[in-house]
Amino acid sequence: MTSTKAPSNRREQILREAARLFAERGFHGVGVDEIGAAVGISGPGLYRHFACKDAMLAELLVGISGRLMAAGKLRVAEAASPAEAVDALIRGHIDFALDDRPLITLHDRELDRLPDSDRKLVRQLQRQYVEQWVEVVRQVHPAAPAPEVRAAVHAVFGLLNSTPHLGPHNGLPGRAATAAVLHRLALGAFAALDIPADRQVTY
Amino acid sequence: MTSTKAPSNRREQILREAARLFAERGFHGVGVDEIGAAVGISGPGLYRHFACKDAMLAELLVGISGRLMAAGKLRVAEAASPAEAVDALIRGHIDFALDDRPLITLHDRELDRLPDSDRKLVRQLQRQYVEQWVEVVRQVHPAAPAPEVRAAVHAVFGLLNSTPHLGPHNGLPGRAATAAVLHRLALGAFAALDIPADRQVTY
DNA sequence: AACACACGTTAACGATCGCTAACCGACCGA
DNA sequence: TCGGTCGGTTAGCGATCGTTAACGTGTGTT
Repeated sequence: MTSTKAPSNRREQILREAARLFAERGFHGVGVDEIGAAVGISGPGLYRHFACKDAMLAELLVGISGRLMAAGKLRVAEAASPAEAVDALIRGHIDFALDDRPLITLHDRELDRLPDSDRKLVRQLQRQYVEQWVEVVRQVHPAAPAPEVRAAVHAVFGLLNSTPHLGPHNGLPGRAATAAVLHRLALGAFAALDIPADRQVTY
Repeated sequence: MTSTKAPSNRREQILREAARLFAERGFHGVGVDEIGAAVGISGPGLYRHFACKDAMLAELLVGISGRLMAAGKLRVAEAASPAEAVDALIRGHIDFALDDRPLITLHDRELDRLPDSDRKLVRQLQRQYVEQWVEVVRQVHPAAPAPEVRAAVHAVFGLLNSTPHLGPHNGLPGRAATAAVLHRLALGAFAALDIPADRQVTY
C-alpha cells in the first residue's frame, strides 16, 4: 500500500463543498471563509486539514484525474472487444460527469491554477486517459487518421462534459435517460470517423 | 440605428487582451494592472475606457452572445432546407470557436460573474440561439423527442467548443481540417438522434 | 491527575485588489 | 492664444484576500 492519509470525514466534506464552490464561482472567486462556512467551521479552521488553499484544488484535480484514469484502465481491461471497451469508457465517463459534476467542471477549467508539480502530474494522468480512448477508438475505426481520432476523443469529452450546462431540470425523464442520450450521441460522433473526409456535405 | 459608441481602436484592443487573459486565468484571476500592461498602458488608465472591470466582461459576453445569435439567425434564413440550415449553423459555430477561442471559453464559464441585468440579457440571447438550433434539428430528425434534441444541441455545443482543449498544435493539417473534422463529428452526433432509444448497444 | 493532541476559535498581519483623486501633456477648434 | 477635452500618469484609499499566531476545549492516554 502507498501511504495514504487517514480519510477523516471532515477532509472529504471540505473537499466536496470546495469543489462545488470552485465550480460555481471559480477558484479565485471563493474565499476560505466561504469554504469554512459551507462545512460549519470558520475560515482559518480549514488549515488544520490543508496546508493552503491551493492544496485543496490540487487534491481535487489529482484525485479526479487519477480516478478517471484508473477506472478507464480497469474498464478497458475487462472489455471483451475494442467496441465494448469504447462503450465502457463512454459509460464510465458519463457516470463521472453525472455524479461528480463540479469535479468535471473543475477538471478542465482550473488546471492552470495549480503549482507546477501538481499540474504536471494532472496533465500526465489526463494524457494517459486520453491515450486509452485513442487506442481503442482507433481499433474500432481503423480507417481514420490518428490525429483525427485524437481530436474526436477530445471533442467527445466536450460532448459528455456538457452535462453541467443541461442542469438537473432538463426535460429528460431521468438520469438513465440523460445517460442513454449522451451515450448514443458519443457513439454517433465516433461513427462519423468512418465517413471519409471528402464526402462531408449532407444536403 | 441604435446609439452605439465609437469603436475607438483602444477599446477593442483592451477587450481582446482582456478576453485572452480572462480565458487563461479566470475573471478573478486577472488584475486590472495586468490588463493595462497587456495593451501598453498602466492599470487605472483603463478607466478612461470602461466604467469598471465588470463592464469589460459584460461587453465581451453580451457581444459574443449577440453576434452568435445574429449570425445564426442570418444563416438559418439564408438556408434552402433544414439540413442546410443545420450545416450552416455548425459551420458558423465552428468559425466562432476557431476564431474567437477566448470568447467561446468565457462564454460558458464566467457568466455568473455578471451583474444581474447583463446576465439576464446574455441568457436570453443564448436561449434564442439554442432555440434556432433546436428548431432546425427537429425538422431534420423529426422522430426524436424534443428534450432529446435540446440535450443533443447542448452536447454538440460542448463538442464544438472543445477546440480550445485541442490547442493550435494538434496533429491536424490546418484550420480547415480541424473544422472539417468537427463538422463531421457534429453531424454524426445529430445522426444518432435517428437511432431509437431501445437499440443503443453496439457490440 | 496530568498531559498531549486533535480541532476549533478570534485577532491581526501583509499583500493585493478594484477604484478614485489629482495632476499633466498633446491636440484642436474658436 | 487660449481653453477644453481626451487619454494617460502616480499616489493612495478602503476592502478583501490567504495565512499565521495565540489561545481554548474536549478526549483519550499514561
